[in-house]
Amino acid sequence: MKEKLRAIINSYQTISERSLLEINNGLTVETYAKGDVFIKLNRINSKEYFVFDGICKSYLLNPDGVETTISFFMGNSIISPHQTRTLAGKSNLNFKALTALTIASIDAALFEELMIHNLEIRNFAHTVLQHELMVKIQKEIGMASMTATERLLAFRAQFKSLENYIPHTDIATYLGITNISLSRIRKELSR
Amino acid sequence: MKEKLRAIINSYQTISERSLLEINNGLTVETYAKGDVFIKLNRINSKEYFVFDGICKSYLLNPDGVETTISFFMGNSIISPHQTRTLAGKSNLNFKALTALTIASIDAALFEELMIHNLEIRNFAHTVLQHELMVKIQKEIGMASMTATERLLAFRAQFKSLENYIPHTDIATYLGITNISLSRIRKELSR
DNA sequence: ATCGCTTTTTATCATTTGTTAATGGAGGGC
DNA sequence: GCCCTCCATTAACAAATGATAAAAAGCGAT
Repeated sequence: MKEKLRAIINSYQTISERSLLEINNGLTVETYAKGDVFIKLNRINSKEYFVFDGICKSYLLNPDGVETTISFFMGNSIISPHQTRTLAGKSNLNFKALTALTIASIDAALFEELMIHNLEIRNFAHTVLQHELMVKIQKEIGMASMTATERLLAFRAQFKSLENYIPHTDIATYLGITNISLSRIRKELSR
Repeated sequence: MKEKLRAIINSYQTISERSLLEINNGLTVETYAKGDVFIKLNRINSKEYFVFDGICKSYLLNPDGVETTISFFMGNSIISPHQTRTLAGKSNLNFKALTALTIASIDAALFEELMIHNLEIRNFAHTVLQHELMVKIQKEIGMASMTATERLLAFRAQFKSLENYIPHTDIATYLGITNISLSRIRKELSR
């Protein structure tokens, strides 16, 4: 488990063995089946998460009751920091496993303590946060100034083969188009 | 100045007089003219900002060289936290004054020290960060699942009369449409 | 392998949005 | 006041995307 954690953390910011252990000591492994909603809107959530294996998404229901995908999270990455997805301890997003999912969690308050007392961990957390925001801003710009086709190409560059593993409806709402439109664009690009 | 600061901070999270003073002691007032770019992409920036008066926007140039508006910041509010708009100390956004602008700044490293040693200030900063993310997520959902007309209506609800004070081109890129399309929608809504 | 369900693709038509170009209007400098 | 520039509006046409419905393909359970 420690090696898996090390690989994930180092992909954002390298930290010392001692700091790695501080985090590792607080970890609990959780597994979910495809389709499980493991963080629910407006429910208490008090954890930070590392995605060991599998794929999940964050989403909200739009006014028509359709699941609108906000982000995808792949294996070997980190789910958005607790402070960015909760308000007063309650989640402002849903998270659903799109495949069998193995994640490791750590209590968010404990993690914040580690951050306060350990500069390395604090810097790591800042890097994660900046990465999170940067990705959001890049998507924002894409949504504002790119065509649907360009957005799909950017999605493919960012998420490699994800298109082959999850429902296209999830990708379509992520790209801000209908799944019919996505199908058309896929056909056009394949010619 | 202290009263202006108090009003802004309290609109996010009330804090004690002592904490308020800790922040106030580090403040410097800056004024900019309409059109000034006061934070530049890829340039060193090491400040947190409170907007006292005026309006500004964050933006990036899209591949065609067009300014794409990311966010608007009104008087009596806070510009995105330093850690969310810089990487390795350098800004990942441009900020431009859209009207005469008066802002107060505080060194970001000093502010982080205050956060670490003062729970109230830390909580305040978390609230600001959560608010920032929530606004981004709401916009994300709007861009993915609302029509341009609905987005304009949401924009009007959020930014009241802003439409009357700044170039419509800035609003159009914010909404992800052309200014011609914005004009059409405005006409349609006014009938 | 087959059945039944879900997802994806395809087709048709309506609507929205973009592009280009021309027109109109408001404000600033002389 | 007058001109100039910038910005917003309008028009006409093209392109992209949405809505609805039907067909095809994929997938899991038995």
